[in-house]
Formats: sequence, C-alpha cells, structure tokens
Amino acid sequence: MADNNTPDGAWNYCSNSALKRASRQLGQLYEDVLAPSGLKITQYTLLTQIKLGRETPLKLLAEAMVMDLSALGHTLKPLQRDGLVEMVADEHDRRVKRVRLTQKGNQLWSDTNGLWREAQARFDAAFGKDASENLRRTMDLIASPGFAAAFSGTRQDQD
Amino acid sequence: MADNNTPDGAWNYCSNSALKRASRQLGQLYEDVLAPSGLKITQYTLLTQIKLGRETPLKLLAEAMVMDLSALGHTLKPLQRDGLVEMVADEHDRRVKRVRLTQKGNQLWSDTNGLWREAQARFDAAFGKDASENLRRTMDLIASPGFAAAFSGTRQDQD
DNA sequence: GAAATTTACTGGCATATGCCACTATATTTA
DNA sequence: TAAATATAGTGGCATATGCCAGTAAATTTC
Repeated sequence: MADNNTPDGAWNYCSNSALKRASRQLGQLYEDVLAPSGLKITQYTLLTQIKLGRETPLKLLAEAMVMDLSALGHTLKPLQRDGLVEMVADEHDRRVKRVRLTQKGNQLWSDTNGLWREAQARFDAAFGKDASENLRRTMDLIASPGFAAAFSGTRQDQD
Repeated sequence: MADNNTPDGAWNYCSNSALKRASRQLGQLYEDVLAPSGLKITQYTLLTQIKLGRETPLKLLAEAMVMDLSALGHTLKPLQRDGLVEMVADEHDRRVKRVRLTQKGNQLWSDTNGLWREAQARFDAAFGKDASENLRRTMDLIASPGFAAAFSGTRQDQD
C-alpha cells in the first residue's frame, strides 16, 4: 500500500508551501463541518474576531487577523451585504471606522459556534489535544510581528 | 513594553485560523524576498512542483499541491499567459493534459531559485533549523489524505 | 496656523482558491 | 456493443488577499 501520510509527490522542502498545503486542507476540513451554517470558516473566524473586539477599528482588526487592511475591507463586503456586520464611525477620529456584529450577525455566530466546536474537536481528536495547542502556539509565533522582524533581520527590542 | 510575540488581540483558539494567520504572514515574508524575480511565492512553488513532476497530469499536480483541480487550472493561467508553462496532451488518454515548464519557465525558475533559498534560509535562521524541518513534517501530516480521513472519521486502512 | 507628513480607508486591478455545471473521453455494466 | 457511470478538464461565479493610487482627516513642522 502506498504511503498515505504525505501529499502525493509534493515538494516538501519549502516551509511556506508546506504551510500553505496544510492550510488549504485544514480549511477544507473545517469548511465542510461549517457548511450547514452557510458561513465559510474564514467568515466565521472574522465574525468571532469582531465579536471579541467590541467595535474594533478596521486597522486593529486587520492587525489581529494578520491581514492587509484593504483585503480585510474586501472580505467584509459580503458580510455587510448579508447584514451580519456593520460599520460605525469613531466619535473622535473621523478617519476611523469600527466594525461590530449586527443582531443577525450575533445570532448566526451563535448558531454556528457549535459547528466550529465540532470541527475543532475533530481536529484535536485527529491531531492530539496537546499537539493541537502546541501547534496553535507555534502558528502564533510565526504570525507575530516579532517573528517577521527576526525573519527580516530587523532588530527591534531597543526603542 | 507590549507582548510582541502574539498577534495583537487575536482569537487563538482555532487551529484553522491560527494556521491561516501564520500562512498569510509567512507568505508575505517569502513574497518580499522573491519580489525581484517577479514571481509570487505561490507561483514559484507551482513551477517547482511542475519541474519536479516532469509533465505531470493536471489532476496529479492538483493532488500534490493539495489543491482543487479547477483552482489549479485558474492559477496556471497567468503562468501560461506569460509563457512559463505549457500543456501537452497525453498520448493515450485524450482527457489528460500534462504540464511542463517552457524554456523560459526553466530559466526563470533557475533565476529565482537563489531567492527562494535565501527566504528559506532566513526562515530556518529565525525559526530554528530543526524546528523548521519538524514543522514541515507536521504540515505534511495535516496535508495528507490520511489526516483528512482521520478528521472526517473515515476509516481507511482496511480495503 | 499653513504646509508637509502621517494615518485610516476605499476602489480598482490581479492573483489564489473553491464549487458547480458542462463537455469530452474512458471504463464498466448489462 | 449500447447504455450507464466515472474521469479529467474548462468556464463562470464567488470569496480571499494583496498592491497601489487616491481621499479625507489628524498630526507634526516650521
């Protein structure tokens, strides 16, 4: 029987592509579980982040998502269109827009939460609970500004 | 000084979103290094896979990339347009198309290889050589068909 | 305080990815 | 072998993401 534990003939020497392949597959797996909700896993993640953020400015939301500000704007479009999130102007700085869930958004989030838990539980079961937590920590490290600085050779701890 | 090792206020309990954030950041980092070549890191990865595949059928290439077949087709478009890759019909099965690098594609790949090595070296330096290899192995596991089966609760080793 | 600069967002354009419907070919069934 | 089914790709549509060039509003300079 063929080796079923490695993507068929994939070029496994690039850390970036390894991460991308894993990310595509995992996204697919979570997506399938969330399907009944009508939300993509990306959207669910975004809603969660917005919910936790309590009217976070777009800029900060983008940073938390490790995403380009304009990309975030685009990604929010369908959610706004569907009435799940809405923008509110900042009272002090008129350049700033804050995002929050609408009533409908909150409702859908709640309805979808169980599905996300299910997906996460399956992941933990297949990957191992501890390994899972460990993985998230590792991913957070790679996603951190500090790592980007280290990668780019920028020194930082001294301002 | 604020904690600089965690994306600001990110919801870190979802393995999928953790992976996505890391993937976005890492992609960005590699991208910056590859920039002089004019190739996106995704494209470089694809060219490499095609180069290694020696006229692989699209289907197999898609599997190796853990990517949807049609998505692969779309992603190849710009590369075909720019004359980096070309399709050749399979001699025995007329449904099958095989992809290969053109002379130009091979040239650009070679010219870009050094940049990729540089990016990979920076990653290894920032993340740790051993940890890096370890990470790739972990990512390969998550990207494997076996993991998908385990996640989905499908039994497989018994046919 | 007016001019220069920085900051937060938007809109247009391009690539990355996935789903679905459809076409052309093979392969399997009856 | 004709019909049913499976396989490999394509094209259209939708979301995901990033870059760049504005625009508007705040902050810093002189």
